[in-house]
Amino acid sequence: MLLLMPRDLTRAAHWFHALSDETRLQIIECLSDGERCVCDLTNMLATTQSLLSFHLKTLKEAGILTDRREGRWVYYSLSPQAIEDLERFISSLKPRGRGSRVSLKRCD
Amino acid sequence: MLLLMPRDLTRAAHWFHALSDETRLQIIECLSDGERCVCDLTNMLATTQSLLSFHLKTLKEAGILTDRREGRWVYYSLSPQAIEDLERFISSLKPRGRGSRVSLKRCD
DNA sequence: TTGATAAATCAATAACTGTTGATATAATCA
DNA sequence: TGATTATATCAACAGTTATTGATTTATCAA
Repeated sequence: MLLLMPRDLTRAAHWFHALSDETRLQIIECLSDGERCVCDLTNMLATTQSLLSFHLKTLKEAGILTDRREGRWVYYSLSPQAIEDLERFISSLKPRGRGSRVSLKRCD
Repeated sequence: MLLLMPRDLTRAAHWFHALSDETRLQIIECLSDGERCVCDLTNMLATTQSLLSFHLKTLKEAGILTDRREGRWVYYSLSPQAIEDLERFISSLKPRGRGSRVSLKRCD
């Protein structure tokens, strides 16, 4: 079995929930070009300001985005660390050990 | 910007939704050792049979699991293709192009 | 056939999430 | 100061998802 602690799974579940919305994935696509202020994103994506704010908050709370204020503007950007962690987590899910039906290891 | 079509984002959102539940992540962890029948999973995980069945269906419909019946037992296993697709998608989200604030490319 | 076991489905409900429109906060400028 | 712009928050509602317990289907064995 994996060596992940329960909290890792909890964290991963939060990541995936944050990524489970198409608008939020669009936000991430936009941000993969670099940081953007909210007003740019509002123009780019077909949402209202308050809804965008909600989605940004969801992504930020999952640790996928970071923000910084500069005067009147707030800039959001992707957390490279989060994406790396995600990649690593997904890799860890890959099927391993072809002999599972022989060894019959227990999950718990 | 990425070259993903809207449907790809839709598909990805479905994947992530399927992965956004801790019990389902536990199922996947179990299956990363190889295929398992439902009754094994019922013993391994602290859920009821009907709830497990619901979660398995959710993962299967997202294309993450496949199943096959053998007599009275149904064996579930991870779809290696799905995990690869997921990895590739996550990689595509990585921040690129540091000069974003110079080029100011549009998202849409 | 009957009985037992494995798994899926169904109906009802609880819990959660996304969406909307209105309001609040924060920074800037005249 | 007051007006303006950018963003966040709030309350309410709609739609979706998770959970439970009961029922059903499928397979096998006696």
